Amino acid sequence: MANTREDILHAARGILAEHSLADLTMRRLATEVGVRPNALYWHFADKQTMLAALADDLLAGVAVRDDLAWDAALAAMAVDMRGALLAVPDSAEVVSSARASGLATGDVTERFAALASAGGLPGTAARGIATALCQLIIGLTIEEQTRAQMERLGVTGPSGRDYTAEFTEALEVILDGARTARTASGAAITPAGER
Amino acid sequence: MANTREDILHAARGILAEHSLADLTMRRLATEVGVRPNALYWHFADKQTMLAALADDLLAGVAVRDDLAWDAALAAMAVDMRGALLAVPDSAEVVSSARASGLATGDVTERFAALASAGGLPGTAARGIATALCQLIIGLTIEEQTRAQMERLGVTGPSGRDYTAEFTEALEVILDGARTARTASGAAITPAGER
DNA sequence: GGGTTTCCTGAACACCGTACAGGAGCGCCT
DNA sequence: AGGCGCTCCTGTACGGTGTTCAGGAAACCC
Repeated sequence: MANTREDILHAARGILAEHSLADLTMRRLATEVGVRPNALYWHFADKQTMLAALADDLLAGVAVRDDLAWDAALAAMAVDMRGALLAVPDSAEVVSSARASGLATGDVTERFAALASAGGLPGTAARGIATALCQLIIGLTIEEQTRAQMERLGVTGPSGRDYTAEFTEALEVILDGARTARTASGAAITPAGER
Repeated sequence: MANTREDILHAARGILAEHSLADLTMRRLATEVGVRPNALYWHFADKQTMLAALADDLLAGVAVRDDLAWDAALAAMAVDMRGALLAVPDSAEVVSSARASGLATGDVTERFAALASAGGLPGTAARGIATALCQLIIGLTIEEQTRAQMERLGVTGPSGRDYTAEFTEALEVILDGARTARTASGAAITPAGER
């Protein structure tokens, strides 16, 4: 027997997938794992901490690709992250609140920033771009998943928005800005990491 | 006597200002207004609806400026919106969840998009930029306010991050991208709304 | 085989959002 | 003048939530 942290996180993921974030209660999660609710508090300090761990888990697969030019790598990672979030309902909101609580450890923002820095962008610009990208992905996915959830419950019809198109468009705008910032910073000619 | 919606929203704002979002419970809000908890349900369908109204209220003051060039107007409105959020603790999270719930009515995103469109950007690009800006402002402010709240509770020291710098930097990147998108779309020469 | 560590149970607390029925005050109509 | 309806609120209560605390069984170590 003896459940591990991973078992619990896996069950939590399952609840999100088959139901929703509203159903992800400690009691329900416990019964899903086959345990009394308070047993969860041996593995996690509280629910917020558990959600933070779940958020880290959800984004663990989003990796940096080093076989692409810096801007293509940024784009690829952004698409990858969006895909990871879209794969699990309500996961974007989990990630958002986890990052708000400051309890999440594996910060994707840093991965984006590292990529931008490696591309030759100055530090503050790299951080800014990373933040903009992360926020765009998370925020837009929250809206998309919330909408999907509402449609699933039948309280609303389809929104008529093309989230993927909006995402692609915004991503392109940010990357354009990043390229401009790079050339303006005088890193036009083969900076470190260029391919 | 007879409390109005505005009285309640004002009290809610007060709770956010003097305490935090966690303390913004229907019961507490009721006692603050001088009323029994269930009385609130005459004014609002449920808590989520009340929070959505609060979010609209918080962003009501963020106006479009028509005395500036399109890009400067976008920047001004972004700064304005960030200021409005920073003025009330945890307001960014309220706005985020309200916009996630789909119950908020006064959509700031549309105001941004309108500004970008008036500047001569094609529709999808305008929407993308508006989304990117909104998400950046909300997301970054959530992080800043959450951090502030944690420091206030003494659970964490200062982060060492300069949120304002990050914001300015990211804003500039997005605007750069927007300008690029505009010229690329062939609107280089005095489009509608140019000044 | 005793002690420690790991994982869990039982029962409870305080609080939450919310539902339902009803009641006081007030303006309006006839 | 008196009944009606609207507005705003109270009393009470239900079911659910996160979380706590003391204790207990099994496994592991020396």
